[in-house]
Amino acid sequence: MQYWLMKSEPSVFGIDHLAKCVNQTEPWDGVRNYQSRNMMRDEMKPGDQVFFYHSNCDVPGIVGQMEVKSQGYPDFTAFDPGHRYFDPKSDLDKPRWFLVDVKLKRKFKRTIPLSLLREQAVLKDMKLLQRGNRLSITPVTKGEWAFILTLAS
DNA sequence: GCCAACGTTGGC
DNA sequence: GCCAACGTTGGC
Repeated sequence: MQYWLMKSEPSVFGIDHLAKCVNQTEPWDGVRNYQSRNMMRDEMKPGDQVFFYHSNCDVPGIVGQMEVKSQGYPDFTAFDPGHRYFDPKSDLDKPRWFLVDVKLKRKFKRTIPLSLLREQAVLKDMKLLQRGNRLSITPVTKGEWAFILTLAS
């Protein structure tokens, strides 16, 4: 079992959106970056644990926990010309983009702010915190996961 | 294959 | 809104 962090802009799809989805489960669509795609297509497995991160907002940070509920499969939004995530270069025969289903497990009482994460010496190697990191999906180590949970209570 | 130009991300 | 950092595109 592996640990991950997935970013989303709360004005587009935040943790409260996921909470209202049927069975609190939803396909994580719209990722259009090859490294992140590869992680969803090749590495993420059902049962993997995920931090939900809010980016591009007043207080960027980790807002809850999710669980991966599917293998990677093609991102169907790329096939729909009317969809905002449409990509004419992806087709059914050779899909370019992939996603996984995620289920909300827990919304934290308070956001764990990015600024607080940056203050933690033990998190200095965390992928999220590396200079220039823009990946919307990053792996989290078991130690990082456990430590961050202690910040969530 | 190089690399300039351009687009996007995302914190501040 | 600014801008640093990075990814992608496409001419050559």
